[in-house]
Amino acid sequence: MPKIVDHAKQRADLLEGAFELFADRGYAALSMRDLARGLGVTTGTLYHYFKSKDVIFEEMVLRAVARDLTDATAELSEELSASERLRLIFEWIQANQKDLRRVLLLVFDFQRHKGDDPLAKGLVSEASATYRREFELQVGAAPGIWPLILGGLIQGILEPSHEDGVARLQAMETLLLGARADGGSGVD
Amino acid sequence: MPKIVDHAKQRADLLEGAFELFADRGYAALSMRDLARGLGVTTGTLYHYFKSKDVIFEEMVLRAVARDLTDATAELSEELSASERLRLIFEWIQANQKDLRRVLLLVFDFQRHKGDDPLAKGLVSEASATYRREFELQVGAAPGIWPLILGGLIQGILEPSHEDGVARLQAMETLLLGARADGGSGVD
DNA sequence: GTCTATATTCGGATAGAC
DNA sequence: GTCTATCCGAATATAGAC
Repeated sequence: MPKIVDHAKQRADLLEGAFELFADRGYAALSMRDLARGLGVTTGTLYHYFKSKDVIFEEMVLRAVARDLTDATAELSEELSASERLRLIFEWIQANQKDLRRVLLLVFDFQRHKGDDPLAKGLVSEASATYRREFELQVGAAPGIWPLILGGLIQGILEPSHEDGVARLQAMETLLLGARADGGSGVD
Repeated sequence: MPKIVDHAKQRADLLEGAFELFADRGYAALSMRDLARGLGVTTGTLYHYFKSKDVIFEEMVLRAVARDLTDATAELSEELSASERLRLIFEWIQANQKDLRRVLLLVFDFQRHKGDDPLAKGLVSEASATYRREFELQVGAAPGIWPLILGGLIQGILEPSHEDGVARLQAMETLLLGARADGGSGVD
C-alpha cells in the first residue's frame, strides 16, 4: 500500500514555507534546489506537487493575498464607519508592514526577472488589484487613499528613518472626508 | 607628453551611458564586462576611471538625482503659489514617470543584491531623502503628499491599467490646503 | 570534485602632446 | 622621438552551480 499523505495539505504546507524563502532571497536568486532544501524535501518532491517554479510562485502569491485579506478584514464589522474601518486597516498594515514590504520587494524582483512577460504582469496586477479592490470596498474609493497606502510602505523601504504613520493616517482621513463632501461618488 | 583626454568629461559620459544600461538590466544582472561592452570600452578602461562597480553605481545615482532635481525645478519661480508649484512638479513627474519607475526598480534591485549592507542603505535613503526634501522645499511639508507621489509611481508599476493622475493631483491639493488650514506647521 | 561566470588586476600597447 | 595618461584584454581570484 502506498504511503498516504493529504495531497492538498502537503501542497499548502510547501507553499507556506516557500513564502518565507522567496521573500528572503527573492525570486531569481532562489533556485529550486535551495527551495527544496529549505523546505526539507527534494526537488523531485517539489516537482511532484507543482509543475514548475513559476507555478509555485503564482500559487504562493495568490495564497498570501487571500490570507492577508482574511486577516486584515477579520475584525471589521458592517457597523463600523468608513473612517473607523480605515483606522483598523491602517493599524493592521502598520503591524504587518515588514511582511508587506518584503512582498513588494519580492514582486519587483519577480517582475524584473520576467521582463515584460504578460503572464507575470498579469499575476502582479491581479494581486495588486485584489488588495486595492478589497480596500476600496471597505473604506470607499476616495481618490488618493490607496496610493497613499502604497507610498507609505515604499517610503519605509527607502527611508526607514523618516516615517510618520500617524500623520499619514490623518491625511487619509482628510481625503476620505473630502470625497464624502463631494457627493460621495469619488472614484479613483 | 601623454595623450590628454578630459578626465571629468569622460567619467561623466561613462556614467551617463551606465545609467541606461543599469536601468535596463538591473544592478545584479549587469556584469562589468557587459557594462564595458555597452559603453564601447573595456573593463580596463572602466577601472581606470572608477574604483569599482559600486562606485560607478553610486556616482551614477547621485548624478541622476542631481540632474532630476535641476530638471524638475527649472521652471519653478519664487512667485508661484505652493499649489501651482505642486501642479508643475506633478506634471514633470507624469512626463518622466517611465524613467522614475525604472529608477525605483533599479534601487530595489540594488538593495536586494546588497542585503543589509549599511553603505547601500545609506545611498538609497540619501537619494530618496534628497528628492523628498527638495519636494517639501518647493511645495511645503504637508503630511501625506510625498508618500502619495511615491504611491502613484508604484501603483503605475503594479497596475499599469488602473491609473488616474488627475484624481491624485486633486488629492494632493486637498492635503496641501488641509495643512494650510491647520496653522501651517504640518510636518510629515 | 568540475565548470561557469563574476569582479578585479596588471603588464603591456597606443596615442598624441611636447 | 620622448613621455605618459589612456586604453586594452588576457589572467587572476573568488564564488556558486551542478
